[in-house]
Formats: sequence, structure tokens, C-alpha cells
Amino acid sequence: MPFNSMELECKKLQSKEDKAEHKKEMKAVQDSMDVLNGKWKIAIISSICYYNKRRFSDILNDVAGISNKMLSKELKELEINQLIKRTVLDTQPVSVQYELTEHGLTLKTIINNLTAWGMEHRKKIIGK
Amino acid sequence: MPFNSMELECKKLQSKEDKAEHKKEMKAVQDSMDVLNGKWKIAIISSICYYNKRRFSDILNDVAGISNKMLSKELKELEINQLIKRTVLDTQPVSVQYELTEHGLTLKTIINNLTAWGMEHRKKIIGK
DNA sequence: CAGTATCCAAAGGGATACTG
DNA sequence: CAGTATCCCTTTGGATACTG
Repeated sequence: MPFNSMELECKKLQSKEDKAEHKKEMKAVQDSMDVLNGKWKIAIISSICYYNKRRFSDILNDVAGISNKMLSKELKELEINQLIKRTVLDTQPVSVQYELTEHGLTLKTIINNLTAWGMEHRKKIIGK
Repeated sequence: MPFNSMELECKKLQSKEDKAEHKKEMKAVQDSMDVLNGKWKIAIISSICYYNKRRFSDILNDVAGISNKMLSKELKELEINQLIKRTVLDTQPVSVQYELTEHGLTLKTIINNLTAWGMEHRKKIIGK
């Protein structure tokens, strides 16, 4: 991934170009957050990723607390954003398989980081 | 950061221990998302980080579209989670400075990744 | 099994005005 | 300047029931 992490270091002095660049970065972060918004998206992705292929009712069980209505809605949004692929299997009764697209797989780094950070945060703030 | 990224690779076979581990990881991701939830948190953090220290009204301007009510609420939550530090300056009229804590600074990797991913996503989906 | 449809309470959040 | 307070409309999302 062609990305220079130095670009986002905290700076004390900013040129006009730097500020324009920062605006762009803010927009990019918003784009990501919009795609991942809601309580469930990342958990759903994580579940599908973990099992490689996963059916509706399986995800419903994996993601603690989600309702079928919510799952259906979130899956639709993820599909629109081309993060997952939906396949109807010719079984009786019908079953539907979800898997990550290549684009969806690029989220893995972020999920890894969020996992690591969440664990640290829990240790630090929420309790030992 | 002591974190083995291989732990989160997508797997085809799962042992009982793997599944338990996955549950933990899901919870950790949820923790992170809870802390960062809402439309504005990351943008606020990004603004403060970029300028190192930033006042209320400055952030209000940096984050396009946010209302003072929302900003106030979000800043409070970030402070509770010990991501930012609030300092009242003895000026006339009073001004308040926000800066990231050390713990807040550990979010930088995630913000960097979200920025990079958002840019790729925009190119790919939203349109060049 | 994989959703949809409906009802409805609660939360979210903008606009505006006000305070120390 | 840095918030609070209030009004009020919109969105969210759980519970439940229903469909192909």
C-alpha cells in the first residue's frame, strides 16, 4: 500500500499545503468511518473473515446481540460497498453464503489494529 | 506493541481455543468501536493531533458540519476515555485547550490506516 | 433458512437561544 | 470564548410476526 505514515505525524507548523492535505485526510477518515459505521459492521466482517465463508444464521449466532433485521441491513450495506459477496446456494431450503471480496480483505490490517488497540484500552481504562 | 498479526488471519479450520480467541478479539474490536463511535470522534482526534494543541472553537471550525453541542459531548466522552486532556487557560475571556494524552496518541496508527483505506476506497467505489 | 414487514420506544442530533 | 439548555424532528433498532 503506497502510504507514507510520516504524512500524518502531529505537526507544530503547518503550511497552506499541509492544511489542504489534512482536509483530504479528514475526509478519507470520514469515508472509512461511514463505511464501517454502526455497532455491527466490523464484527460481521470479522466473523465472515474468520470462517472464510459464512451463512446468514451462522453470523447471526457469531455476533452477540444482533437481530436478524439489523444483520440483513448491515449485510446489504457491506455488499453495496463491495466488501462482501453474497451467494445463494441451491440447497433445500435455500441457504446464503457470504464471503469477503478482495477489497473487503484489505480491511484486515485495520481490524487487526482495532483488536490490538481494544485490548490495550481495556487493560488501561475499562479494568484489568 | 506486542501483537502477532498472524493471529487474525482468516482460517479454514478452527479449534475450540481458536473460537474462544476469536470471541475475545470480537470483544476487543467492539471496545475500540465503542470508544470511537459517532460521526465525529476520529475527526476531532485528528484535528487535535494535527495541531498538537487546539481550542474548542478551532476544532469547531476544523470539523466540517459539527455543532457546538455535539463537539462538547464528544470531547467529554474522549476525556472520560482518557484520550484527550482538557486545560483551562487563564485568559480573558477564558479559552480551553485540548491535547492528546499518551494513550490518545496510540490511536495514530489506526487513524493512519483509516486514512489510507478511505482514500483507496474512494478511488475504488465512490469514484475518482 | 433467509430474510421482510410492522409497530413503537428510545436515542441521536440540528437549530436556536442563553450563561459565566 | 466555551460551553448549556431547550425544543423538536429524524433515525435507530428491538420485538414480534410473517413469507417464499
